Amino acid sequence: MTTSIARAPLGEQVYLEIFQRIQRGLVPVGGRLKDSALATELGVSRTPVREALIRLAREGVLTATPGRGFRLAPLDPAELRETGSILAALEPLALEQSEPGPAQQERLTGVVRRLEQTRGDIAACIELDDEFHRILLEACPNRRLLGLVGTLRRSLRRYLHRYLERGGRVSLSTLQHARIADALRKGDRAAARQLLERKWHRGIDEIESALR
Amino acid sequence: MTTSIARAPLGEQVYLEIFQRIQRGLVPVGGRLKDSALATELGVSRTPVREALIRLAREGVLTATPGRGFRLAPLDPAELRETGSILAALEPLALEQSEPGPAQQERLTGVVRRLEQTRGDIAACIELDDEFHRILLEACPNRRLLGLVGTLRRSLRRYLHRYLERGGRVSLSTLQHARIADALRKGDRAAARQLLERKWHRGIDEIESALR
DNA sequence: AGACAGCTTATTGTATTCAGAATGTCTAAC
DNA sequence: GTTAGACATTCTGAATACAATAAGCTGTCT
Repeated sequence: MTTSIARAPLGEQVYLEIFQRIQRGLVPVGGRLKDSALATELGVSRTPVREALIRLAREGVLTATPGRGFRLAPLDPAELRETGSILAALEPLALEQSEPGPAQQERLTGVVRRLEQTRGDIAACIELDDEFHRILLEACPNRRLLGLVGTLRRSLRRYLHRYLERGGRVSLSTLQHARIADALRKGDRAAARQLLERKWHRGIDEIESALR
Repeated sequence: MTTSIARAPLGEQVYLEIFQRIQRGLVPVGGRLKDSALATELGVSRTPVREALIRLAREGVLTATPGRGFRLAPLDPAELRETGSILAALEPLALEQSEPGPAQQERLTGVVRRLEQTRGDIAACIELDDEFHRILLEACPNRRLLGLVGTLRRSLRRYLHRYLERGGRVSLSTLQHARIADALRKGDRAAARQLLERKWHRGIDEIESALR
């Protein structure tokens, strides 16, 4: 079935749909994703499903073993560490290349305020964290860097999800967000940069230890 | 290493083949890549060709406009700058995370020596430069970082190619390689790191100015 | 003569089909 | 009771077929 305005390539839509399902925990860790099943379930053919799965595999969310199909990659502390250390370098880089606008600072503090009010709502928390970083970096003219950061962040999202499920300390994260916003408001981009990097390293340590 | 049982996914082979063709300049800039033509030419069906083209498009080598197929993205100074600045951050990061082995230093100097002997052989020069970086970073345990660096390097290779075609100064590059190898031999990884970063920034500036 | 409209062709995007391979089961033998 | 082997089912990977859409061309009208 095609929606009235179905101008997006099918593979893209399927990609988003499958990704959301994974993020919502609808796919058991290590569970196989059979393209034929997904195809009938989504009402499309196997071809676009296959495209989406291949893309997800290339992004590291799925593991693709030839002949044995795709399965949801288990949460791997190594992935968290490795991808995290990349992001710990790239997000500060993006911030460095950005011109900090005053309108963004406004919105950032708004997001921080809303973050403080999320009481255990995991989905909202993740969404707000994402929005914070999006606003923080949106002024960066390096589009490729932004895209890369986006994919890397997505691949770590389920770790964050798991962390929060297990009673992760949202408040700590909130505090660090506030500090970064503060530094930016004072025009101290170098400080913001350092805080952002530290936030990553701390966050990774914390999430990793919580995964055990 | 390819598994003993030679079962390489067809899409992968096609990807490599098409990529090589692009790199060798066999595809005119802005030229369309028709999957059907490529399929018959390579003796495979359109499906794996399509996979390869989609992947190349995602990596930025091709532009994919819905309904109009794929075409070779023009050399864009912005891409050089953007991707280059990412690599200028990530390669030093990878070096930082590496344990420098003595065997590697040996091979590095070997590559430098061979680099000095390439007299205008562009392909060999690129290949050696690639090998230098591969050896330099191979001890890095962060596999994801290495993969990412590899992809980004590939997407810049045709810029390097163009640069060398237009009489780019290979020697300068060689000197910087030698310096990095030297620093490593002395065990000064911090210096090597800095040299590597500087090499990137210089290289990008140089290539960019030569593109005009 | 130039421009626009309609048709033709070619190419893309998606679906379906085909072949080979892997997994799981059933049976039989130890 | 356990294990090895063969068979059947299912799934993946690739090829082919089909539908929709954009480009190209020709003819006519202004």
